[in-house]
Amino acid sequence: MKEDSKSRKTALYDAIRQRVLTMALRPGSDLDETALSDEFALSRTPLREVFRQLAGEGYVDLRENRGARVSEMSHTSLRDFFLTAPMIYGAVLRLAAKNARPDQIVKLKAAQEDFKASLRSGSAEDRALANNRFHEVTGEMADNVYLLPSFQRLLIDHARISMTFYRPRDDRMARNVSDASDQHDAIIAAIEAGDDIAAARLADDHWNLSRDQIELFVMPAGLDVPLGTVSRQNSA
Amino acid sequence: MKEDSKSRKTALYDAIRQRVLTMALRPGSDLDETALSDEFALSRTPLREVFRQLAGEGYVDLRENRGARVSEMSHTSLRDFFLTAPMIYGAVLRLAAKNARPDQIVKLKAAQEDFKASLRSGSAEDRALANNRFHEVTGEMADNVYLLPSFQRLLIDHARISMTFYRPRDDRMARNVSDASDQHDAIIAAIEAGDDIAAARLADDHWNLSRDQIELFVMPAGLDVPLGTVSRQNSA
DNA sequence: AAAATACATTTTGTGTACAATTAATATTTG
DNA sequence: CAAATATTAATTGTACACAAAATGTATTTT
Repeated sequence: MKEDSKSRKTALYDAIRQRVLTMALRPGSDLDETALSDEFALSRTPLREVFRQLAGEGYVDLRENRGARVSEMSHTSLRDFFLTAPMIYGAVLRLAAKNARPDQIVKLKAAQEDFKASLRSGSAEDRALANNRFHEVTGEMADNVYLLPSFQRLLIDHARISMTFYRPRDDRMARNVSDASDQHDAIIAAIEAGDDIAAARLADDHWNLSRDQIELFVMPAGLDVPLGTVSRQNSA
Repeated sequence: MKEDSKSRKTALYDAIRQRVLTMALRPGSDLDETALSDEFALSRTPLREVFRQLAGEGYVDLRENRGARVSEMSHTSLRDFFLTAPMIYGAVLRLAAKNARPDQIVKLKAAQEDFKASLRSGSAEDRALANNRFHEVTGEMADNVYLLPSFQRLLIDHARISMTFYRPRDDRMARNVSDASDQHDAIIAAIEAGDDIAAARLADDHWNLSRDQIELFVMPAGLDVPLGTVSRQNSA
């Protein structure tokens, strides 16, 4: 029953990945080699290999002689995010609609069921991870080696952004979240129908929702605004 | 004067990178850990870390218990390439035109001078590397963390594709190559003028040239066709 | 007491030994 | 002789020990 080193290594990889996505590890925080090698019963050699891989995939940053930290989310990259995401995700869904195999559609539906379950009972963390998984499957469907690297980097910050701007007992968020679920359903339908035009349009919708959702918090306007900070109204 | 391990490590990284780009290391070929650790006077520990990083960046593929090989260039990925490249590169040049700093423009011009020099006297390898460098600088200018991962993966195969389809004593290629140089000049001008529309259009032109150039060899029609393989003519 | 220096501690990087896995070769068996 | 199995060699993965570098603390100096 004792786990072999291979599974401990993938466990480490998955754990760091999850912790970054859910912000359990905050952007910019240090990764302690000795602490992690204790936790996962691995020596530092395989541990550091995993660090390098995670660095290549954009989860962490490696600094010469100064260890690894969780990759930053600067303010400029939030702008870049909403500039880049619609383009990449549009291309991904277009290709997904064209290329999706039946077994992948099954997988996507399963991911969506998990997402719905996380909406009902799960934590914000579960929801972010389930949503991440859903999009990841669409990436697999697109099956384009040149598109996926950027797409996966986008998904990292998508998860972290939604964790950042999520506030549990907020009605607006609850509505947005169920909208997202509806959009997932629509995406599945478009992919299943092979309708790449519709899929591309849904990608745009999905990011518009995401952006609006965040703008509600970045520039709040309404009853729960702290004081006289009624700077900007949501245009339209 | 003896090199420290840090520089040997970056030397290893640069060398593998170059060899992959120039096809000195063919796609699919194995990387011998012991041979490379001899060549660069590094133990296998830092060597394998470099492998992981290169894997994350798309230069090599890592297989469990079966070492590293140079990443493949399948036939389907050639299709994917010409599907994805115009979109990504268009976005990159658009952003580059908007964001380029003066010092970066100096760098880009220097890269272009190197490219021209490689056209006159250099080998196909030098030309591919110089061209790669030129585009890499445009990527730096774009300065978008979400776009660059895909862009850099495209550049890898761009270099390898041009190495694949280059034939030294071929007039058509010579013409295309000087066209490419002219396009570089036009790209520099557009970026310097901050003209993002023009830059985006030039990106399209650049890939169209690239595609045409390759189609000449993939579906050749003319005197140097081996035998009765006159399958498809270049449709205008 | 502040700045500068020296020292100790912690953290990061590399080399080497050994374990585990895979590939290659020889041997057996039908 | 071909297929299957056993044996050997080569390669890959991990652990540990030590070297190098960075960080933190104490000491000296002014």
